[in-house]
Amino acid sequence: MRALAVEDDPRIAADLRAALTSAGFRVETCGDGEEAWFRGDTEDYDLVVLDLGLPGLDGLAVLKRWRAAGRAMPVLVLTARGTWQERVEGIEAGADDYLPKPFRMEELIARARALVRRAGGHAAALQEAGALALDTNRMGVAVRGVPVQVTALEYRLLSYLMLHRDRVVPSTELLEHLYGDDDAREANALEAVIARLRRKLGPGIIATRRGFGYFLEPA
Amino acid sequence: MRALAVEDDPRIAADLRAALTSAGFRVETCGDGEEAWFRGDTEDYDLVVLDLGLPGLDGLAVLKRWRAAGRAMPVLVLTARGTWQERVEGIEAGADDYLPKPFRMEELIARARALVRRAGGHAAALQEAGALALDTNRMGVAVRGVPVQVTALEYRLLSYLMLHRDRVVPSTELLEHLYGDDDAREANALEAVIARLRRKLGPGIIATRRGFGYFLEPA
DNA sequence: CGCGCGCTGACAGCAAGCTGACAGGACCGG
DNA sequence: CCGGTCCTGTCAGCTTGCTGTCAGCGCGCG
Repeated sequence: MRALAVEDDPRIAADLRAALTSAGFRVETCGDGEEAWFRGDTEDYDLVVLDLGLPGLDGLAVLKRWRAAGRAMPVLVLTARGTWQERVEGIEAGADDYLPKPFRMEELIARARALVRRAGGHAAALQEAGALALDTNRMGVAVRGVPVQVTALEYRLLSYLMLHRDRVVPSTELLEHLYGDDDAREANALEAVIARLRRKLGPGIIATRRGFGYFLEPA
Repeated sequence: MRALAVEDDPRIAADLRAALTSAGFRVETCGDGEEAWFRGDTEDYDLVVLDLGLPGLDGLAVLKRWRAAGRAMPVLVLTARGTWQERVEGIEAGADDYLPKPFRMEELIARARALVRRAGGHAAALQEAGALALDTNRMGVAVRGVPVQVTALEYRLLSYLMLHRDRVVPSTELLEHLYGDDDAREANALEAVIARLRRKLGPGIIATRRGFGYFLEPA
């Protein structure tokens, strides 16, 4: 599964890359309209995530050119503010789905999967690390095959740790991801969530590196 | 697999061609009612996608003439603003399925596939998930074999959940599908529909995942 | 040993979702 | 036209259970 993420904001681009990668895609990113058009026209992707606000060539123009040239890969369009006109424009230009910012990565992944499935492919829905497994379609969690019920916040935390399972995630980064820096919470809120999760999941899943942060116990 | 797309708006026609092509159809397009009638009557198609707003002969008239002449290929009807009345007219004229504009290509493809499969006799017109069954021919609903009467809106909701029965569908996505964001509704409207449906269907059919969305209870 | 970071259980506030009531509007039959 | 019926969005109140805060404790580390 090959995906192209077209997004000029480097932070969002990094998030897209990470999320799509964890969903099983081989991801390429690009921040410029001209380059996006060229690559979409010359390469075969199973999915394109396309931001409309682009330097160089506008996203809609890129999409129209692809469709005019007969390129039919599934395209998921992102746009800053989901006005009605933009949406209609997007659909008429040939978008297969459409997501207004700001959005949750979980929703983007869900829709991306649906698109790819419709197009005929099958992407693995399970992400695993050690004894833990996340089902990104059902937003479900299982430990050693046994399903565990977790809340939305808990799921987002696990999903972020899963995304970065190869490193220790600093607590500040987790706080920022869960709440955003505008909405400041006490550091203890995070610890409370971790504690509740550990009680549900049992030992040997979430590990602490004192003074740094948390990570998922590898196999 | 041969498909005929009857659509006078050249942009949408191009999109239809692209989407259907990518779904594996050999596509022919035509933008005029008279010509559509002639081709549908003299050629053999596995699928026809028919827009109702046409120059020349009206789409509904074309469909009626085909059926009167005994042509039985699957026909998927598109129409600009999906009032319930139009839908009934379309079905009485012999349409096999019906899609209001604007729509997602993803959904059109899914429905087109379902139609073709059905015509081939391989898949039943019945879609099932757990105790729930949808009869896509009669727009009927049954729980554990017992028929239940639902309204048009309720049926669309169920049918969308059925289409995506393998994942949790975010509330935002459901709202979009039911209303489109040109016509903004309170989030509570969705909850009201869900509540009414649950009362009709009984427990154990529609499940909530708090903070994410809804899904059909699997078997 | 003492400090400080992290953990935990209790608890209260609050937000998401549910429900019943109501009203506007579409449709239908007279 | 007019009255009845059905559909459906809105509103208000309610329930549920999620989640941030707090206080106190354990434990590793210096």
